[in-house]
Amino acid sequence: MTTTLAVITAPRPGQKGPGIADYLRAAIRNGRFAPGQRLIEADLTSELDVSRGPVREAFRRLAAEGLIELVPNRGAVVRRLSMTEALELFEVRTELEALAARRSAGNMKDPHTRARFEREIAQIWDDRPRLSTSGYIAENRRFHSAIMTAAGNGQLIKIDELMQLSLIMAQISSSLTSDVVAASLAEHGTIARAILDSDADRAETAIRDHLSRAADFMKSMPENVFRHER
Amino acid sequence: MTTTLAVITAPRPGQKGPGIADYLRAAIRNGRFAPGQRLIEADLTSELDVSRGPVREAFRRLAAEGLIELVPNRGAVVRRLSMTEALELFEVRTELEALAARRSAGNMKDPHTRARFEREIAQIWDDRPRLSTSGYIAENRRFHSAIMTAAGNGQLIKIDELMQLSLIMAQISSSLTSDVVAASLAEHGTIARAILDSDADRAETAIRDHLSRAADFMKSMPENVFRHER
DNA sequence: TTGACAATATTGTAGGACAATATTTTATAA
DNA sequence: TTATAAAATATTGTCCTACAATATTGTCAA
Repeated sequence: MTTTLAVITAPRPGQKGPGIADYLRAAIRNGRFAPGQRLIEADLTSELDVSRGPVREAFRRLAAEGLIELVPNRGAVVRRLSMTEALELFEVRTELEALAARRSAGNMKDPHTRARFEREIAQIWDDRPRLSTSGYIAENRRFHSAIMTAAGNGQLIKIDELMQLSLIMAQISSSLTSDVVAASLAEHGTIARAILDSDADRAETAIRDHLSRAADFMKSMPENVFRHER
Repeated sequence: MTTTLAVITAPRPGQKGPGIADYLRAAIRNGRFAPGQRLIEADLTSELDVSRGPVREAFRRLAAEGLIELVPNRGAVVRRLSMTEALELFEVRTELEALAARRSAGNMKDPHTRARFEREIAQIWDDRPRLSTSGYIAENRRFHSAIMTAAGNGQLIKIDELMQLSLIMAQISSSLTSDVVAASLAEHGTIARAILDSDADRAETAIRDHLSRAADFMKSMPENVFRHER
């Protein structure tokens, strides 16, 4: 299980900040840096062999994305969502995804958009149970982002990336059971079929149901998964 | 008309980045830095009497907010939206504002929320014509942000701040006519009344109409207001 | 005027330094 | 022993200088 993550090794001149941000993003996503963990500048400068400047820049970037928090004189901490925050994000995300589903369904008459969408979601038709939780998480992200892309609204894509789906998934991943995953995958199928049928109303309803069920699941989770409400 | 903006003068120890970011934000909003203008690190270090570090940090912050763009080896440029980008942002914003209007209407039964909302929008009941375009822009921002606040979803507020309403307004401000402003203010009244009546459906319809009209107005504007589509 | 080249300007990064603040450890008193 | 206070240490926020990489501007010849 040698996760070849340390391969940043592409120090093309100029612009190390984004590379470091990518590295940290991936590390947070795959759990190497857990929610709540503190990120020490000095450790990262030696680990990545860069100076403090680029590291701090990467911090700013990730903080703006909401992936980490910057506490004055305490530096960067991997963000940990409270239940309230997670539910609020879900509420907002529901509207954005509903919009995306509607628009995607409307765009399925364009052959290019349709072909790309079909290609990007192809794997959801695989009926076999998923091997790992992380595999499902990655597939889930790809599915939702395929809908965003098919919607054809560039700003929507950018804003959706700020919705911290990755953080939520990282926090709840340990509680995912195979039946929950299976149910979610089935719902993906329903959504995809509605979009491919160019049925905007059905697509919107399906994705709202999907997110509503996901929110219910989250509410049922043990409290210690989330940050304590202040 | 001495806009006393250069008053940053609160160099409390630690955390200059935010202060500089605030300064630049305000300067962009009020037009001192125009869309497309380049921001030179050296100029700002001498103007604000700080070193390059904090200035660069402020740049990262604003870039993440979408207010400026960072071009490798060319630094920071005040972002200029294309018509497509502006319309896409409007489409997304419409969904977020619709959600906010619904939730706000539902929250009007809570006396505290209601009182605060009434206080924050009080000035829209003033029937006299507005003195200046910038006054209307500020009032418009306050109105929309009051709805966001009353919705009671913290994440929604944060995401709405990334919607670049300020950039759009800065770009179209020169084309605003007094009748357009008057019409917009009348629509604000309709929205506010629906919310205060706790009528979620009416509030949502009213705000969708409002934004739809604003989008139409934008489409009718001269092309040179926007960045050329790539 | 145009193109190639040199000069200049600007950014990206490194590394050292130091004050301000947080955190941890140690010493002291109850 | 436990709790509190003080000292020691760690970490961040900022400044400074320096230099390479890249971009922009200016100059000169064809």
